[in-house]
Amino acid sequence: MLKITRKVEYALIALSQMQMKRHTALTSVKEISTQNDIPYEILAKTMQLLARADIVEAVKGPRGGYRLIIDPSQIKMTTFFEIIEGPMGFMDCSFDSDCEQIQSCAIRTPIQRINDSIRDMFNNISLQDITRLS
Amino acid sequence: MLKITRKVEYALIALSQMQMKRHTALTSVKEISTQNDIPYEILAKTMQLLARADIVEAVKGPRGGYRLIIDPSQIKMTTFFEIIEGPMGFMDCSFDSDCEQIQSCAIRTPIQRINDSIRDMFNNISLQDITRLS
DNA sequence: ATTAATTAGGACTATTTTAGTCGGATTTAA
DNA sequence: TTAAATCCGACTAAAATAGTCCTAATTAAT
Repeated sequence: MLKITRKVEYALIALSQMQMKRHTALTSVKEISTQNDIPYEILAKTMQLLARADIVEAVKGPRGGYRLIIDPSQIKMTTFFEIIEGPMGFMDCSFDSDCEQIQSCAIRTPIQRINDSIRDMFNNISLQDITRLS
Repeated sequence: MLKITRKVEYALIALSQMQMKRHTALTSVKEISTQNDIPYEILAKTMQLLARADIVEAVKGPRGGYRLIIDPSQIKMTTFFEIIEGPMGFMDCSFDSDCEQIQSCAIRTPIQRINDSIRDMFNNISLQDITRLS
């Protein structure tokens, strides 16, 4: 529980690495995957998610790759997680939405408190806070 | 990702419910499981974990059950999670401990930052904060 | 034009984690 | 003695995550 996934890890590796370059420079999936020993296909798909979300820009063809096109300080970690993992699991109610016991359910508020705590925290942490060098 | 597990949920349901009673009163697994439609066996095991950790006290035999024996404001949520889930997954490094790339690993610090953020937060939230009524 | 390097993306399998079940043992109030 | 409760290990099922495979589209370099 409360564990970040590999896809998030891989994305953070990639972005950290891209942040170290000139912001116009391109970084290919191959480059990142070999240097960090990350499965090429998974990283490729993860980068595609970031491209669709306009976090990075893709340049196709030989010598192509990705470059950052946003300021990482402007992206909240909640947003980042959602780009990679889809709608945040921790905000879902664990019971089905047609749950019959909504009245007597003793857990709803406690779970909401936990979820709210996590979400509030990551709403106040930017991608920059996580990937910056120092 | 970042989702709390059923076992944690069930434990919170149980504890919330116990907190509503006189603190000497006993609550059985059957009572909690039927009232909240929780699988009996799973809840039973979860309560056993809480008993081993001296969060609750078990009274065996007919009319037995569990009662809270600690002040929920004295238990940090990190501790609570560890009682139920074992050592916190989010503090583990995702790479094997014999990872050869520890020098070049670009992600170690970012992951630590996320883990530290989560841990710090839950070190500062008590069980009472989560299960209290108001 | 052709080739090779790159991104794009769907379908699939494997692995790990989580959830749940089963069978029995121990304790103890009635 | 019985029945209701906790205790506990071994097992199965389901879901989530991780990883693989294959093919298409784009484009710089030759």
